[in-house]
Amino acid sequence: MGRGKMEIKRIENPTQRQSTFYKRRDGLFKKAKELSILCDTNLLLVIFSSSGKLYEFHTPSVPCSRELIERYEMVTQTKVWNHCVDQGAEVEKVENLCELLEKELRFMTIDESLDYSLPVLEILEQNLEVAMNKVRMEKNRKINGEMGQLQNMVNDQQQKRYGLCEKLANIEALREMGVGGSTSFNSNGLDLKLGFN
Amino acid sequence: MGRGKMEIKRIENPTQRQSTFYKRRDGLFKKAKELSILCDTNLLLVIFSSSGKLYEFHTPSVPCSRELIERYEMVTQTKVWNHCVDQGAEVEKVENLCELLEKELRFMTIDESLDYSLPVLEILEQNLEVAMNKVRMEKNRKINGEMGQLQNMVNDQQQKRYGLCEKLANIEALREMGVGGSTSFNSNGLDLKLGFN
DNA sequence: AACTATTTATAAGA
DNA sequence: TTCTTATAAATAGTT
Repeated sequence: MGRGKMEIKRIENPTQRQSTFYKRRDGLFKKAKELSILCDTNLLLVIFSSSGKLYEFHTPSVPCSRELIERYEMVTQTKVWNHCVDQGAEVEKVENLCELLEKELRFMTIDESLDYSLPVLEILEQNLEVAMNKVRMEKNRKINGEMGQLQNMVNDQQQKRYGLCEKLANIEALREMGVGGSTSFNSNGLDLKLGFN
Repeated sequence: MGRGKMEIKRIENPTQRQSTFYKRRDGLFKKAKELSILCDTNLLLVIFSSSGKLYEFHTPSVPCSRELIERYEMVTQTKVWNHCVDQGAEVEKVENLCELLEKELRFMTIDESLDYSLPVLEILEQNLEVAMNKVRMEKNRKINGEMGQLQNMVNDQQQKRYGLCEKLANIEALREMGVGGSTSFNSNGLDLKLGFN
């Protein structure tokens, strides 16, 4: 739409790019709002402008993106903004895995409408514990690996700009908390205890 | 755009609403993609359809919405999307159920041949913990129930023949170990602690 | 799912 | 930036 046909590829001229950004951003928000109203649909649209501003639209029942993203960053210690790691492929891998795992997983969760016998529950519990251990071992491996990487980066001159010191400290704290190096069952940093209420 | 001018308010006719939803959803995604390419911009678009499906577009450097949202839900214990079933179609219900189940099950085990990122592992870990809590709660319920029954039987004259005293003692011991009665999250008898190695 | 008459978005120009 | 306007693109109503 416009005076000429437009090829969809990165606009190299910065002035034109900026101008197009404004127009199309506004158009996108308008259409998002219309869709949500016309079709009674919940949606969330977040645009990260290249100048660092965040524009967003979200329907009332969806938490605003800032909330989602801040939570995400806090818990994962991953900066959505600076840190540009492509996890898309990885998530896709996990997705593909899903099919194969489904069978195995059927025996790992509780269906609230069913009644389980004690022996079955004990089996479920043990299965979960094994799975949990695997996950925690993997997490531990990952934390140690990531710490090594960060250590290297700390030696780099860009450390302050990316706030890596803080990130490293956090991860180190996590590790201090007990994600140690043991690999034996049920003792790889996790102390599971049944306590009294 | 179209044969007639359209007032922007909820379309009451479900058929028309659905049709419009498809068309505008596709249009919105197309425009989102175009903006991200033309203006070299990061963005995230998530649409929650009324039938409970989630459609999304995100540029590579933005974490996918599922990750953000699941993390948010996990941490805040708030469901972003409470599946509002508007059409009574039985088939759709079952479909949604399957999808939910799949979603729940997707992140629960480790495939040794894959490499997971820390955020993904955290999600796995938390999912397992939730599942574990369910199992333990159920086990607890069962133990208490069974104990009640046994208690009655102990008052019965057949107690000795069936060795119930011993069985009761065992179950009571299990219960003493801390499978208490609280129903609040993460404190239903389970005390998770990270310890030092 | 397709088709088009129209409306709407927007590229280029001011 | 912001407005105007010629034109491309999206889509409402229809089949």
